[in-house]
Formats: sequence, structure tokens, C-alpha cells
Amino acid sequence: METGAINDTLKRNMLSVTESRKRILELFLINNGALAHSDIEKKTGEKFDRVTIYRTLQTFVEKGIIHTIPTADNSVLYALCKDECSSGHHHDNHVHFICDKCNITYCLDSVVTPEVNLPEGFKPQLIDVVVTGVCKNC
Amino acid sequence: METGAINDTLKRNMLSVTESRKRILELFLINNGALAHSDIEKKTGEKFDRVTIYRTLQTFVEKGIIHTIPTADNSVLYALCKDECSSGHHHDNHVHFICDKCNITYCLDSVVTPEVNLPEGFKPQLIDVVVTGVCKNC
DNA sequence: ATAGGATTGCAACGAAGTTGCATAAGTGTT
DNA sequence: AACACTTATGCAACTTCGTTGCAATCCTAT
Repeated sequence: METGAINDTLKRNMLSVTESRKRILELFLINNGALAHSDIEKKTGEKFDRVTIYRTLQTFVEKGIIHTIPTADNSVLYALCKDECSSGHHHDNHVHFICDKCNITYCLDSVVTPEVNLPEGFKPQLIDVVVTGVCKNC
Repeated sequence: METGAINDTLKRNMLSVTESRKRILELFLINNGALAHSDIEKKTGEKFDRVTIYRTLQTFVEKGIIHTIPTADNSVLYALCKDECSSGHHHDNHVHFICDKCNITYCLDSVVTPEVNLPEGFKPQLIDVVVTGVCKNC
């Protein structure tokens, strides 16, 4: 895990480099799935205040470093954005996959959101697709 | 609003006919959009306890009378199921539409969930599609 | 090394949801 | 119509999740 890449990402987004931001960003880089607030709390071993984690995640979302994922059971999940995401403007047109067995949430970047034929008068702006099932590792 | 239909629905699902169940089911029949827990609390004028509403909604979901809708902002929404839903087994293959302006959530029963081409090894079981935009009335 | 602004941790709060238990209401039976 | 039995409700207390204000601390640029 190159600490250089983490610092660069933070600086590129005009964020000061702090312990919590480095650690949380690192967690997202290590982990290949999505993370919930509680996951981060556990994985950081309560080193940081709950509030700090909330604010850090918020900041990362605003800067386009991570994005939120809607889930069926209504917990908030976060995952790394790809390069196309920029500050305040997410290009979040990929499909999310939640595995029933291992409970990992994947961002399937290769899968493009399908077209949806809406009734007359409905103008779509954002399409969120969440697939539940069994992942390739289970 | 036929009170007979409401009673029938409850009885068909082996539920005793109580004040709160009748009222809450009625609200779903009157309303053409989805309802949040807080909506129901307001619309019933605090006639019922918060806990009762939670439990009633839970019961209705279990029986397949209503279903939950995932939302981007992570609030829980409920809407009436169509006939195909049965106890414990939702056939929730329609698209949900959330209007940015009036904030109403629609179940677009006429729109069938599109196919999604997943990578090798991913087996889909349920596909949730939530479209955000502007509805036909706004 | 330092000044100034941004970030953090703490405390307090509010909303959302859950659980246990006594009371009240609904159901089927006589 | 009244009974006993089961089920649902309301209350209180509690947990979890998330937010806000403020003082102390840390980071950055000079």
C-alpha cells in the first residue's frame, strides 16, 4: 500500500493530510468491496471518533473520492469512485452487486446501467441498479 | 374506500382486523405513492403508537401486502404489493421512480426490470432499479 | 518556527428503530 | 351474548445512527 498514492489523492482533492483521512482512504484501497460506517469504526479499532468518521466520509463523498450505495436493508455503504468522478459530480452509472452469502458489495464497473423505458412524462436523471445474489467467490 | 375490501385483505392474510391495521392499509389504498413510517405517523394524527406502526408495517411486509423500496437517501419507504406477491415471497420486479420535485415515489408496475449482464460467476436473484428524476405531474 | 485556518474529539442532542411486559382488544366457541 | 384464549397495542426504556456547537489540536504555507 503506497502511502504516496494516498497522500496524492488527498492533495489532489485539496484536502489536508490527516491521520484519519489517510487511514480511512487506505481501508477503501485495501478492501475490494464497499464499506459501511460501522465497518470502518471496527477496522480502525476505535482509534477515531465516530463523528470524525462521519465527517471524513462526508468529505470524501463531496470530493468525489467515494460514493454511497443504496441497499435493500437501508444501511449506508460507501465505495471508491473511479476516475470519472469529480468533485460534486458523480458519474455513478455502474451496477452494484450485493452477495447474499459473504455480504460483500461490489461495484461492477464493467456493467453499464441498462436503459429503462419509462411511461410518458417521466424524465429520468439517475438510475440506480442494485443486484442481489451470489458472487463469483461464493 | 370500501371497508369490505380492507377487511378481506386482512382476513385473507390471516390477520385479525384491528383499528390500526385497517387505518394503515386504508392509507396505502388511498395514496398512490409510497409511504414512509413518518408519513403514516402524520396521516394517522398520532392516533397510534410509533411501535404499533412499526409492527404493523413489519407484519404487512411479511405477509406480502406491502414491500419496501430502497432509496438513495436511505429512508425506508413502503408501497402496496400487487397480487403476485405472496407471504414471504415478493415478486418485486418493477421499477421505482422517485420524483426530485414532489418527492413522491411511484411503483411503475408497467415497467419491467431490464436484464443486466453480469460478469462470470455472479448469479443474480433480485434486481432493484430506482430511477430518480421528474415525474409526469411536475 | 510560527500564525492562521482547518480538523478533531467531546458532549449533548435528536431521530429512528427495537424489546419486554402489562393491559386491552379480537377471535372462535359455547 | 358471554366466555376464555390468543393476539395486538401502548408504554417505558433502551440501542443505534447521525448531527451540531465548541474548544483544543493538528496541518499547512510562510
